[in-house]
Amino acid sequence: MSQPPIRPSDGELAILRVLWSRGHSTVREVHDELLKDRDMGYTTVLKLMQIMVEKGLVTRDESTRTHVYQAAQGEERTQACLLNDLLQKAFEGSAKSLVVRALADSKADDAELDEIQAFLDRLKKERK
Amino acid sequence: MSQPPIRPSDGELAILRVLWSRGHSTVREVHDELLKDRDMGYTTVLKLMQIMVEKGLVTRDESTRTHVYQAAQGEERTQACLLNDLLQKAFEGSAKSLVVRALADSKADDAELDEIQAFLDRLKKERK
DNA sequence: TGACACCTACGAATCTGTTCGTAAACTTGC
DNA sequence: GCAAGTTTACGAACAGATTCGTAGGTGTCA
Repeated sequence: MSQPPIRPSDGELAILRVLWSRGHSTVREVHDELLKDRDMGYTTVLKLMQIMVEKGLVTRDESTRTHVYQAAQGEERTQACLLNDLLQKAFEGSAKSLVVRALADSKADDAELDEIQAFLDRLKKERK
Repeated sequence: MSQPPIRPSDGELAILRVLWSRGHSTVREVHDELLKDRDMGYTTVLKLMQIMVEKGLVTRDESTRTHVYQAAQGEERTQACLLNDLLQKAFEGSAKSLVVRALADSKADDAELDEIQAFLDRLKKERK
């Protein structure tokens, strides 16, 4: 009985990225990580993470004095959610045009293009 | 000297979609179109479009009493902007993983997959 | 024990996006 | 010319996201 995935805001996404890459983390650890990119107060991050608990975006272990947070949804699920949102709102639901646009503007190198090609082949084979 | 493209909000994007598909339009025309999807007041749309003029998202011809609006940026440019934003914020800048995720979750049919494949081929040929 | 550092909770301010009511200006048809 | 309808402008309310200050509790260590 999982809720429909929630679309995180930009700030929430920044925190999720840290949690995905680090795994369980304290507010301080997340804050230190975010500081590398932009300046923001410790309590700002704390507040955001508290809100994210309420929303169900992260879970929190309160068994120790310093709470430990974890992302509630996997990265892929969240990516899929955001991607689908953009797909509906800006590409009329056409995955093809989204992909073509992404490829056209991308700096993907030849190796990456090959990987995409291989993935496409696999996908088509499965469909058979 | 074009400004860096502006990322439209969801409401603004809905209006832009109408302008892209209809071309020059009045507030009433946009409003009528949006009504097909969801209920919203006429002045709500008007206000949004006025704000969009200030932001430079649309241009306005005031030579007639009933102003005529037009999208300031092409659809593709806006799509690219939104896509790039998502790419940075949720895919660590990896176009490959974005594309793979989009394909994996998509309902693209075989014909569309073929088109994507063809596009990939063309892209690789150009790179040579 | 007392000073200091760290942690959480909470409230408030701010900003942006969205919504709509109201008023004033203009157009049209009678 | 006047009433009815249309359009624009503007202000206000509201919601969500973001930011941070402050207060109070807890741990540390000299």
